[in-house]
Amino acid sequence: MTSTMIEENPRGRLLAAAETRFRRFGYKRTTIEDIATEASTGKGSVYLHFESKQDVYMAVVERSLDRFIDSAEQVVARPGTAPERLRALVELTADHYGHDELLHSSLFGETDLVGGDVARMAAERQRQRIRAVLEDMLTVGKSEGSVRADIDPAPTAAVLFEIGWAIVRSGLTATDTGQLESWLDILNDVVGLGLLPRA
Amino acid sequence: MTSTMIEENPRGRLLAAAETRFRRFGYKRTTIEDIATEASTGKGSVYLHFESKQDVYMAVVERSLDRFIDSAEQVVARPGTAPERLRALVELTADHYGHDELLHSSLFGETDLVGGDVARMAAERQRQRIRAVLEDMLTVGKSEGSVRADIDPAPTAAVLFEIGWAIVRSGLTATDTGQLESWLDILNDVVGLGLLPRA
DNA sequence: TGACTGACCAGATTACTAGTTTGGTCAGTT
DNA sequence: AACTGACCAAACTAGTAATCTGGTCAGTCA
Repeated sequence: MTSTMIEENPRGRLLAAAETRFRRFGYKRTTIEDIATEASTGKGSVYLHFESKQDVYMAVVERSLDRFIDSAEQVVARPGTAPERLRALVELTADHYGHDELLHSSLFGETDLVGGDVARMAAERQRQRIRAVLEDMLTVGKSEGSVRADIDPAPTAAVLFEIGWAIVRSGLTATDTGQLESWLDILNDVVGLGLLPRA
Repeated sequence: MTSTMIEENPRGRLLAAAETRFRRFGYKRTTIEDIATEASTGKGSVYLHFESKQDVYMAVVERSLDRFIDSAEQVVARPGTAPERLRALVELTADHYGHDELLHSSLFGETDLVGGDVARMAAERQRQRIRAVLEDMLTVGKSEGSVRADIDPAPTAAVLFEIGWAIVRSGLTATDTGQLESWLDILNDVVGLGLLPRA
């Protein structure tokens, strides 16, 4: 785990400290002094490495996101058709966001933990990076022949992101535990094969 | 327009009055006394026809929703394939919600205008009814042969609702005016034909 | 008699204020 | 030169007094 790994460079120490505080108390209830203390340093030193509190937060999110995108890329690189990969990606996303309160709360905009503006910025960043993974997936799929040649990767990735995100959100908020799985089946089916009967 | 039509029965008068106030000032800033005054009646009379303020609001939403569902059903009844109908429905929804602040704000949960609980209830109702239209569309499509026979209408309608709603939301919040149209093209294409190349 | 009303009330909301906290700076220390 | 923590204005919080409002109901009309 990153939090237990001893960070040598000051910036890394601060980031780790910030991450544990943000995770425990959220953005609003964590002060710069908290972070400094957690990192066993002085408050002013934080500003040697970061512009502002927002900047610290965004850096923490980025790091968390890096880890997620890593696993996402691995999942997407596994063999299978594009819909299967999409499904795996959505599943991973749901799992990850279900467990990672930091990403989750900024993406859901829980204003209690994260202020509106900061949450929006963080969410936008996440959106960008996940979209990039999707676009890559479509491009690779086309070259492999598992995605229709006339699909335009960039905008289709945007649409797939919104679709996938809607499913994740429903899955995470639903009381019914099995919903996510069955909806993923349907998503897989509909997005994979379409609604129309095969000619 | 309904608001200018002279309502004869007291309940109708109250509903019309409530609607104009809710539209102008939102749920929170409209008082029962406002509504009574607007309907040229006494405050207590409101409670002869409605249980509570929430009840009034839900009735207004229901009426507004009735009008929307009417046009939705017409749109869906027009000739075309299931994806085309889905597209038309999503387009209609975006248009309607773009113009109807009442439905819009409760579905978007703008806590400034509508309290959290009430908005959630109203949103749930809307979800139910739109889902019913979608389910019907799929069932009809199956019997017509324009939808794959192995599609299960109920859960598929649920998923399509989430998907469509995600696209509407993006379309309504996006700064780019043309986005909705191009995304609908993609939705039409992907949901209609699927991502996989035809065998 | 029964449809209707508005004075009334408890609980919620607001407006205001005084006191506290906190992001960010910078003169001074190590 | 790297670092620190006292310091400050601006933002936030807690407390409270005053106001408002959903809902009731005893009484008034028609």
